[in-house]
Amino acid sequence: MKRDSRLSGVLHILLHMADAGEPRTSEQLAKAMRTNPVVVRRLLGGLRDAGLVHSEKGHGGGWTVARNLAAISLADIYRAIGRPALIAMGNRDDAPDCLVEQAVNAALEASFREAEALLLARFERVTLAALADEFHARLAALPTACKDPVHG
Amino acid sequence: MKRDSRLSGVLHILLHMADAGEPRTSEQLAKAMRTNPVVVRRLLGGLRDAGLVHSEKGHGGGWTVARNLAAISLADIYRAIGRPALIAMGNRDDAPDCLVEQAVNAALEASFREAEALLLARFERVTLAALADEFHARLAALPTACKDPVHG
DNA sequence: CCATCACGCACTAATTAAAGTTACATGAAA
DNA sequence: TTTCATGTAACTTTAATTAGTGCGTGATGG
Repeated sequence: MKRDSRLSGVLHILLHMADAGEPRTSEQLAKAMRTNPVVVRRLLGGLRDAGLVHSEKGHGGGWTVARNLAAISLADIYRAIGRPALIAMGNRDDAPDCLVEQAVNAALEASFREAEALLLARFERVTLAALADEFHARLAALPTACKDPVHG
Repeated sequence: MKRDSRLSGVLHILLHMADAGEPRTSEQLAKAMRTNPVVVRRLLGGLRDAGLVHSEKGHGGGWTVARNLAAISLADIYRAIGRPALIAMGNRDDAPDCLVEQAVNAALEASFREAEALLLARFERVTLAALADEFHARLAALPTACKDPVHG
């Protein structure tokens, strides 16, 4: 099954925005992501509704991060993009009246819910500031000659 | 994204097989699963290669469980069906040369690997025998009047 | 030894989720 | 008032999975 890359994508966008310091347009962000401006708007729309980013129309407009990076956790972002499934497996929903199926599903569900809780707990504790720090550490580790690693 | 139901499905099949005590054909199992015989064969093919089930052609042929139920763990089955992804999220593989993307991916990967390890550890400890017990407990909890809950 | 049964495999069709595209409305700035 | 940028909706394209069909192979039993 295909894995959802929305969380990864939105984090990528957010760090680029934060790094810029001034409003970035959907088009600029799309170029960095090698995707389409409308896709960027769709991704960020949920974050705007959640108050994590701000968008401005017209000349000089674009997207900005609305809070301090340390005040935004991965869990905030996860919720803002609509809490997509974390676990790749689910139950067959055919034959839910079969007791065998019910026993199987109950056993699997318990494990899956536990793993989800673990992930969410970790997401609560990781902030955008921490990700930005990791990025800057990687940048510092680079030879000085080639420090334009941020595309776009 | 769509959730993979192969593990759930194959467990359903295995418990039906175990419950029957004699060889079940793909067609019988498919009827219980409300699916196609070929789907059943595909699901069980990996388990046969792993030695978990046995298949026999011709008259009186069909599928049987090859080991004691207590000697088959969910992890055995998970591996036999090809270790499908447990986590529904992945990395965008565009722009892997971007340090921002790398930092994001590294942070997410760590969490995902931890959740996967948790799930696998649980799968190691759950046997088919345990699932069968849970099924029989559910059966016993039913009013005596309606004890044909196993379809097919 | 031939009819039947059941699995094995390769190929095709159908479904579906995600992404991209286009078009146009809205509002802000120069 | 022209240009720029977001907001949203509708539509198309694309990619991947899954289901299904047909035929080959081997085993059974009359």
